[in-house]
Amino acid sequence: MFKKHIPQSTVYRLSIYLRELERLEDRDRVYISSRELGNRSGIGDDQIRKDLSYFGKFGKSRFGYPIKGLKRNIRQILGVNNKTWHVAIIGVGNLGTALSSYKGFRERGFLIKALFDNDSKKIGRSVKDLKIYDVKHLIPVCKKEEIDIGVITVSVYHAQKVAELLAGADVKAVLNFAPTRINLPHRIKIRNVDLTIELENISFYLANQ
Amino acid sequence: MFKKHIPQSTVYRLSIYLRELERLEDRDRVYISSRELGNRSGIGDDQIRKDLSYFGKFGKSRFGYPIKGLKRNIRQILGVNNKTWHVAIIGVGNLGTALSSYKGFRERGFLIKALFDNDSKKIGRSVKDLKIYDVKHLIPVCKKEEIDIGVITVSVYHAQKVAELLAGADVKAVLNFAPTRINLPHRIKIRNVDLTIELENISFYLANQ
DNA sequence: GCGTGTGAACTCATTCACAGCT
DNA sequence: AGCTGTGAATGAGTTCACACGC
Repeated sequence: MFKKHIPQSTVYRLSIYLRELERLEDRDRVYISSRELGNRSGIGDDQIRKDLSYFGKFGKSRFGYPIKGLKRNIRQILGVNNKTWHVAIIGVGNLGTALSSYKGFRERGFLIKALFDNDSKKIGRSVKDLKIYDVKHLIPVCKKEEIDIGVITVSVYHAQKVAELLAGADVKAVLNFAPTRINLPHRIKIRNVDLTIELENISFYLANQ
Repeated sequence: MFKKHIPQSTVYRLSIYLRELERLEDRDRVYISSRELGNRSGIGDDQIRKDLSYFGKFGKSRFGYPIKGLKRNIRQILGVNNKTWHVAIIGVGNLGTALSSYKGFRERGFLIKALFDNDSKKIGRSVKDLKIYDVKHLIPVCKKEEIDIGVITVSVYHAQKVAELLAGADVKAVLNFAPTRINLPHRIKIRNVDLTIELENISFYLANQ
């Protein structure tokens, strides 16, 4: 899509820049320099300019970046501008329930359209106005709701099966919280959030400092 | 601590290797080759050998790595072998509650010793046998319980304040789930888990594929 | 012969340094 | 003069390729 390859970490930092821009208090300010944005976000000014330069020339010599324009541009790049993405959460345990009511989803245009579980005690109940479906019906329900992203919050033992169901329902991306690697066709984007690994990273640091 | 600098991503992958080793079914197998471990974990065999070589020579020509020994070695490196770490969770909302009952903590030797909140409706109640303390008493309670790691699951607006309290209680590391950068003395290790950014990364991919 | 361990080559990302614009 | 945008230099991390040990 873009001319050059974009480093993963650049995309990650774009989110940080956007977050800081949205947090700026002074509504009348027009420009912000890479230096100031850097101080606020804890990233070097040259790194910021380099990151932004992958996508275009948004700044103005002597002034900096126009705040409104830059916000719009970053939202555009990240794809959180106009489009809304449809999300399904599979596994309504502690974590799945927490995510169901996570405000950040909606704020960024991610609409949770369906919840699934395999526990008959949960199926049919509702969380935040959303009915919990039987995971058996995942494919038709996801197709009907045009789900783009599946969030996996089931146990390790069910994660791969659920992932395959999601693939069968033509989702485009999967956010996996189960501490296991899932295998899917290459067209489906997978991101893993693994608390076990986060903990072990901290532990490594504490044990070896 | 170690001779060379260890890449962050190497530490991350060590966790993956350990996970796969623990998942091996055949209890009588003695050796595993980097090739097979690679296939199971989705990482190249040369990468695995390189990662392990930072820490020592664990393998045996012609055979591969002794499974038991390698598990023990990786646990040792990651610091999840004998030591237990004391954890406090600050913010008993949806996410904090979910984490309080996350089994992965205990399995890896992370013991949750205290919960904190600032909501008088929650203070004094219990989650999983753990009383919820008033965040006002964070410093003395954390000192008494010898907390090593603080887990921040409060809102963006309170995250920095809570982080500073934790610093005052001499925690060694912080796992931050609030979507904001927190500033702390350099001696304290900070890891951020930011769902907003995960979502935006996915969105970038979907919008630009 | 087979699989580890590791320098060397390479690729990817960050930092530097400065030309160019206003 | 002040700040962006960007090649060039550096640094970090991965992949290659092969010597060595069993």
